[in-house]
Amino acid sequence: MLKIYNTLIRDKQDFVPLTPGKVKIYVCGMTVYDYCHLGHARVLVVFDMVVRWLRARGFEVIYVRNITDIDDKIIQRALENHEAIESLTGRFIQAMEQDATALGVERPTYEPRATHFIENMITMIEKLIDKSLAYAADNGDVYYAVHQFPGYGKLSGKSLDDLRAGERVEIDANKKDPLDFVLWKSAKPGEPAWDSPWGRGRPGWHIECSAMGEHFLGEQFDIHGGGQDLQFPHHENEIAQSEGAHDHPFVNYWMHNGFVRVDSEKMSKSLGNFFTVREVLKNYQPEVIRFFILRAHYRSPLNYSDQHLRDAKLALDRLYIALKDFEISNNDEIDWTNDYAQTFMSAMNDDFNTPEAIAVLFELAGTVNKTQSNSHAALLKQLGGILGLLQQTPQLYLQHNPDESDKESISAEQIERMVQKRLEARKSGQYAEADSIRQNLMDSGIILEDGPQGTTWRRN
RNA sequence: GGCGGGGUGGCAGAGUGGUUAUGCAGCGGCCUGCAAAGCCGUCUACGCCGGUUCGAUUCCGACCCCCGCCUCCA
Repeated sequence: MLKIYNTLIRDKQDFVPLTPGKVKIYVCGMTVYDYCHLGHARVLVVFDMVVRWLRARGFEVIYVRNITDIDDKIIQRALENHEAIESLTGRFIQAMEQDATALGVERPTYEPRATHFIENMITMIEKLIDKSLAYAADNGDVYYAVHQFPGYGKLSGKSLDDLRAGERVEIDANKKDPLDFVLWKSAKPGEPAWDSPWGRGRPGWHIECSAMGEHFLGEQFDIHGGGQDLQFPHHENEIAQSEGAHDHPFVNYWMHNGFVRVDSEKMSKSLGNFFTVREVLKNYQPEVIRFFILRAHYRSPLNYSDQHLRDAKLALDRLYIALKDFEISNNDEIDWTNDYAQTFMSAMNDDFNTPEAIAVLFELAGTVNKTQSNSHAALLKQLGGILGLLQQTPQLYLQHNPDESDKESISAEQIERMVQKRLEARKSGQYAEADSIRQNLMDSGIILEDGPQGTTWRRN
């Protein structure tokens, strides 16, 4: 039985879908005005893993991950760049797709863009106004009247009183209550705008997820995910909007992944301590990043440093080295009665405990190294595949050069030549010469291994 | 200030009321021309103080420290 930690009740719960055999899941995606950093990568990879596991368990999954392509930051960035908004968002949507693909993230079933669902949002806002849960202010903004919704704060564990006691609530003369949040923003001259019953304007951030979630998954669905920082106010506000509009529960299981940290601080745009995916990809291949992310539990903080990534790389090397000498066909079914497979499954069923699942992979690798058993090697690759790992040809992985453009790096052809040269030296017993060649290669980050089948090499 | 999550061996990172997590790094050995990889063996743990218990890293309480949300943020 799959158990999921539900933020709503702050505990693990048996997962029971609304419709047997089917899962509807919505995840808050990116706001596209800049490149994805490792924090974004974590959301992409974590929920890709979740969906892969649900499918491996036999569920038919509909996975929606939205794209926020209109908001204040986008408008501002476009202005700074002297670039049209569509051009800016188009560029970064493409960049995001590239990063996601590199990280082995499968395409969601739907990837709706906010600007394509303005009508749905307007309809929903009208409904909220009809029900007195929202009101239009004199300036053309529409606000959600937070005190009209009894459950407000249930996801984040906050009460309206607590929130009011906080010192950082903005004061806005147009709001009846400082905690009311905007559903529709009137446009200033020059800003992108759509027609609405309240004049030209654009949607507030939160309404897009309520509207698009309903459009693709219905008024109620199984799982809603996102980064921990979205718990409040974003997801709290989604609940207020959707449950306010529909008068019944919105989402059954709320999942939030932990932050990526740098020096014990949250990696974020505002702190400026972020590393973009493409930046890190210059030094490590994408699977290393994916492995690094999955090696920690999704709810735990994940500390980023070059050393940690290096550590992850060496660990992943071990798995690929175990698979190196095997020909494995991809089409066999996993034998779930196998002890390793069973342990792997219980780990994954326990709120997606990937660190424990990965530990099983290492135990399997040990067995493969000891026994040279083809069936264990195949199982290792299959179980790795469920996590989106170990699907490359071992040799390609081990010899892969992350940054081809780096002039310092040595090409495969050059390496092969050196290996041949060393082989001849060894044949004639010139070990000092052979060792010197090997040392030179080592200095270029190439490790040589003499085996019964000849000499192989890999990148350190 | 309010609410919430944590403190595990050199590092990363799971987990458990009593039995090896796992990986990297270290040390000894086997293998190797020498290495590398692999294999065998091995050393560093559960923030602090009390309590419950036959027994606690694991449960309870206090304390110290870290982090997050309360404003845009994955």
